[in-house]
Amino acid sequence: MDVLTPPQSATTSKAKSGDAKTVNGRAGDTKSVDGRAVDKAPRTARGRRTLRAILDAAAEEFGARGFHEAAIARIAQRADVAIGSFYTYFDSKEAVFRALVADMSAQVRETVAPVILAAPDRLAGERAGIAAFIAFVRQHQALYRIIDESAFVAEDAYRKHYTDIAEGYAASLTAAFGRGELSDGDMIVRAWAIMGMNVFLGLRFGVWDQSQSPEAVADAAAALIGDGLRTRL
Amino acid sequence: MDVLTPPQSATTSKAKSGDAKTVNGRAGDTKSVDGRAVDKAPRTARGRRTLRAILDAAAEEFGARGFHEAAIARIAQRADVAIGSFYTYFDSKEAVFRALVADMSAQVRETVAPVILAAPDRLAGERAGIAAFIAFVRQHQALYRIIDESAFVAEDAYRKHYTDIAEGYAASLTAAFGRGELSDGDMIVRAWAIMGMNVFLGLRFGVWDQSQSPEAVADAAAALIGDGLRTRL
DNA sequence: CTGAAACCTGAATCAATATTCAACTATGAG
DNA sequence: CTCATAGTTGAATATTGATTCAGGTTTCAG
Repeated sequence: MDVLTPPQSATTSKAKSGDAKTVNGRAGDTKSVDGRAVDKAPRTARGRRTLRAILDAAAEEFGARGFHEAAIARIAQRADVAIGSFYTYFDSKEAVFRALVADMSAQVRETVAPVILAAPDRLAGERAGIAAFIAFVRQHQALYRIIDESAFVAEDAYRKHYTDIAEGYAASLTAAFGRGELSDGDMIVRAWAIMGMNVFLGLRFGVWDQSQSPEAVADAAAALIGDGLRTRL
Repeated sequence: MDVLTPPQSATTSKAKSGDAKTVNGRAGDTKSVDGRAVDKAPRTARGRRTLRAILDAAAEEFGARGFHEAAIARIAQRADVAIGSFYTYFDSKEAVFRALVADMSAQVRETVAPVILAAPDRLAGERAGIAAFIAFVRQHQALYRIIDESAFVAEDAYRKHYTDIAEGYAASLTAAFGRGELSDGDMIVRAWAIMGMNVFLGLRFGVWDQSQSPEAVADAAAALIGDGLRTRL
């Protein structure tokens, strides 16, 4: 599982002069980026390898047992490192979780967005996007669950995830409207509505039941989005 | 908050003859209905009063802090009873939670379904239903959160909640199709799609931001469901 | 090569809380 | 009234698991 590529990070060691206890020559807590404490970034090849192992292990553990049932000790074990090593890279259990959410969030967008853009028009893109999303969810069951649980563990991260997507979506719809592909209407509401559709179809036909092809589901959904349910004479 | 009216229950005392330890003259664990152990049902007016208090307190506590942060001791405190009394009515923390989920689930359906049915046609019903749902969520923020969290605490209850709704929805759509109101298509996919729309619009415009009127949101959403996004010549 | 910075280790600490239980009080049918 | 049943109480138990820390070991720039 290729999760969260550790950034090479430029040793930004600007510790808070105040009560920041110096540990191991490293400054204590500083700001964090996407849940990972900046000054806990690995500095050597070995460190990057370990961080990666911990991240992958955490994704497995959280995906399989959920945030609260997951145990740091088990994450460390899966990663083949000592518990202490975990805390070399993350300040807390919540911190890894946030890192994972941010990563997943980016992965989803990076997977679906290009598919939509590649289509000849927005409506065709919609169909392709839904199919791609369902396929993605099937491939990342455990990880996708992490985003959902973030609603309870890291609400802000959860909101950001969906708000970011919705904004991109609304912008894209507005552009399509400009090209005359779509009718006029509240693009924000439409964006959230379509996003909700996708999520639930992903849950139902990606996670709970994989018997139908993503394309078949996408066809039905895209037809709904394109033309609605009303009988056309 | 009027949550979960305790059923008068006809003292169904059919304890498992086996290892069932008799506590207080009551049989031990028997089957449970919607998360509440049957033979823990209150038998006197005082008991019913206490159960109600615990249920309301639990709804508050779970709603405010989420399942894992919630503490039985705090629920008991809110309800003004001893911890032991909690266990007189519920077998475990998860049991109350399940009871609450089942109750919420029923409440949502009982609130929205009639609104949809009362409309002159399915599409008008859709609009009214969305507005009703958003209004409901606004009125029951904390409780609605409980259903969402059940995905991680009581998956089966969560699945049942949405599956039940989707089935009713699909049946209703099929009936409308029979009346010539809707075009043909996969009613299951449509049901899940529309349900997802509702949930996300409820989250965005019911929980996160209440600045728009439910009706305005419902209008935009119903238009999408009825006629889609495609430009009509 | 060399030593300071990075990393690694895992037992011990510490806090939180779900659940049990034995003793006690209130209720209400007869 | 009366007493069997229902309901109440909260300290004590037991488990669980996040986080700390005092030393070791490894890496790699110079």
